[in-house]
Amino acid sequence: MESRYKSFHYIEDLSKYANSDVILRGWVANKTEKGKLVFIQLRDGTGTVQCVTFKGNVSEEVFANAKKLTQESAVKIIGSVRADERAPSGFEVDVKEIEIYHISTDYPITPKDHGDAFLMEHRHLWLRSSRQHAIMRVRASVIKAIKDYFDSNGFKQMDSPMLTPSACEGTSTLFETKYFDMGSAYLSQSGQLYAEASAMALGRVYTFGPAFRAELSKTRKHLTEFWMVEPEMAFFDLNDDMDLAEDLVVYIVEYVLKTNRKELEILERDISKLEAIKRPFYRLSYDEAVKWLQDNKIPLKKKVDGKEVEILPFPWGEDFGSPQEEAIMEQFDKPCIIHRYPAEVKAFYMKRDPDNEKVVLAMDMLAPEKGGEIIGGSQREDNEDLLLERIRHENLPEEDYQWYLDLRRFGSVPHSGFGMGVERMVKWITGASHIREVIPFPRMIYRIYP
RNA sequence: UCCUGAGUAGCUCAGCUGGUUAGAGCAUCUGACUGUUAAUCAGAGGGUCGGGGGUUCAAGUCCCUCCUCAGGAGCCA
Repeated sequence: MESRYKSFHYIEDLSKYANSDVILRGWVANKTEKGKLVFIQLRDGTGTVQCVTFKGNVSEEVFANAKKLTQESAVKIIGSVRADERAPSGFEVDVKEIEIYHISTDYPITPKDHGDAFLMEHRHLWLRSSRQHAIMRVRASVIKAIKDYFDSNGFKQMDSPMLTPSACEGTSTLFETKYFDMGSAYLSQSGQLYAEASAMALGRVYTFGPAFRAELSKTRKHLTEFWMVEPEMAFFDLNDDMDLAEDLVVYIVEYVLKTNRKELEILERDISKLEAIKRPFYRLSYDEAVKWLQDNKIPLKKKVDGKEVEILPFPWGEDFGSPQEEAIMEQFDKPCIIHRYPAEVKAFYMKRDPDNEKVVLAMDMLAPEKGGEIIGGSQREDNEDLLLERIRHENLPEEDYQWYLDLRRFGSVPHSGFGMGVERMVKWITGASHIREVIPFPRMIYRIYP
């Protein structure tokens, strides 16, 4: 026997049911009355459609029920689908029966303007509004595109642990938790080191999971809990790594363009900007980028003894901050990869450039339109002695890294990988102004509710 | 953590140099309308002006302090 749910009707499929009856289940997004007419904007998670109740067509009880409906009341509506030029979706439903699941009272989010703080307090309800709904559908597409791309290109998903005995990179601050009688455990800030071990077992792998950073970041592009995909590939050098990063980004953007036209329209996204995202992307070495900053008189802002000072020309060896990255990206309509950063500002596991000992084989991909850093990656140090030297230099607990050093003791090979922030990617593609809008329940420095 | 800014009705805000009973739009409730889609029209209810302390004949308004929130910086995906 066929499962009952398989016969359910959904608003996104309404064009298939023109001139026939459907049973819709959903919530009242809005309602207006005009005498003998009641217009119900019905939302079922797949879309929204206007259901028209005309007093002359239904029983008095059904009409009374229609009038009783409030914003976000839950209903089952039986009606016939009719093409209508006046409807934004092209179709309307003429109501025949209404069954009320629940009448909602005093729904806090009205169709008018609200402030960010208020909406964040009601995030669990805010997700129902059309803009948030559209963003979440794009997010789901981005995640699906990521997995599709890797799964169909020889990669195996191989997830890394969330609970770890120590810091992966040693730099960022970590969330600490008790771990039975074994002291402290930490929530992972990156799955990369474990992904390297996985890559030595399966060749090309990717981890997909949450990452946790206890940094006191308070900006529109930071979360304390975010999702990250991290591919790691044996025998890939930095160039292979950058090529893969470009191919992945192009695939994701194309997939969203193909799948989410309606959502991008609701978000008023300039689609031509996304259609321009084709290979090759721009690439600049750190040296070239520094020269550009110097030529264009972009200073380094730095705090010296508590005072902020501007340093011109931009000194070689300093990491780029948002002002530098934004200045560089203003000239580009496609992402730009900056590679070969000074070793001092980058993580211990990155491989030195054999052509220049001062830099490491690292790369960051910056997105245009103030999308910021969406990818960070590198070729990994594969020499045991050099890696150990770096671990000691950073004062990392050597004993915690023995398993990681084993990867350089037993069949060490050149290998590379990168991390892509899912929310950063969704923020750029949707054009959302704040990263908190692109994850269902954002975790930020001053917010853990709802 | 540092810098800057904000807190007045359920929501978004106005409120002058301190001065009578603190206002508007939306939302809610009642009524009218067969084409609304941020409907319109008529009417009604709705306030510890973030908390505490102070100055003053008089404080939403000035001062002190605490709390909450937002934006930016650094760090990073």
